[in-house]
Amino acid sequence: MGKIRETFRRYLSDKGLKSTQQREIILDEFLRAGSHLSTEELYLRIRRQHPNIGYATVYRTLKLFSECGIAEEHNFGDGQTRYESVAGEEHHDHLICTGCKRIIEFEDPRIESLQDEVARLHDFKILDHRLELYGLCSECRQK
Amino acid sequence: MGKIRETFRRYLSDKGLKSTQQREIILDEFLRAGSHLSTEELYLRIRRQHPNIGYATVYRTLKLFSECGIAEEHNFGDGQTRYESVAGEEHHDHLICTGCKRIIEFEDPRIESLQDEVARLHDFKILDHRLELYGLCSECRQK
DNA sequence: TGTTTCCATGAAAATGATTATCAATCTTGG
DNA sequence: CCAAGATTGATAATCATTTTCATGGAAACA
Repeated sequence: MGKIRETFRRYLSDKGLKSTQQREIILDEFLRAGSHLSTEELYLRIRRQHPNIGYATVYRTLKLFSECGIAEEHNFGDGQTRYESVAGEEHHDHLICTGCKRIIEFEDPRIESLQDEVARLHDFKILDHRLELYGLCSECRQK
Repeated sequence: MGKIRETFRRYLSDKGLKSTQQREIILDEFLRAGSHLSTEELYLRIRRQHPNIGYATVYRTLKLFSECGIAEEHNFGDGQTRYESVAGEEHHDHLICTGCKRIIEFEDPRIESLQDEVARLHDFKILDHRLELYGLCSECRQK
């Protein structure tokens, strides 16, 4: 956790960017809030205790987290960008229930290495990937 | 190809929707135009010969193709929805070059079945999935 | 063929997510 | 402490998408 803050601070410093109170507050809340958070959700949480922090600032700061590599952006088709922290986690993929919108994370090294193989076959160097499985969880299937 | 048109016609009829000239024209151009086409790209193509067809109509009709199952929607992160026809093709996945924006299609049954296994493990029934590998093609890597 | 119903159209307006603008503030380095 | 310039917050602008609405037209029926 401290490592994330340190990474962010170093990124700012290296890029000649500033470490502001607002950025610290947004990072704190982002790390506390859990995964797959939309910009608006985070903004609403922050506003409770820090009504002076503006929506645009939250927006910009989340994008900065993403550029810095401490967060990943996801678009699961609902028109909202969601962010999650990379804290303590390896890359993972997502199962999304189209019924209840629940998001389940998974990882399968076998899939990862097959992806690498596909890329090699096409002489591609992979920088990023997304694997999202959309379907119905057991509960939604019973309804 | 004629199967696609028939599928679309039957869908319209089953749903009590109308088969209009505009829809036929849009379908023709869509099928002719090739893959991974954005709404605007298709609209510009259609406008050349049919300047009376409006942008909103192209929009709506592409969405209708997607609902009907004769086209698939993709979002590769550039803010534009792209459509491709399902004509004659099995489901496939995408390699996207972040340099030149080239899109390469691939399919790997081994990955598909690992996905099924992951879903089963979480008691999910998959309805749809997306696998997108982002990276650099050999040409962009030389620049 | 004519009539009726109601879906679809086209253009423009509206919507919502995202980005840009700008005066004021603040952080950081010297 | 001061200067430089990044950042802020509120608002305006932008963009993809959707909605609105008067009019047109497809399809079903007689």
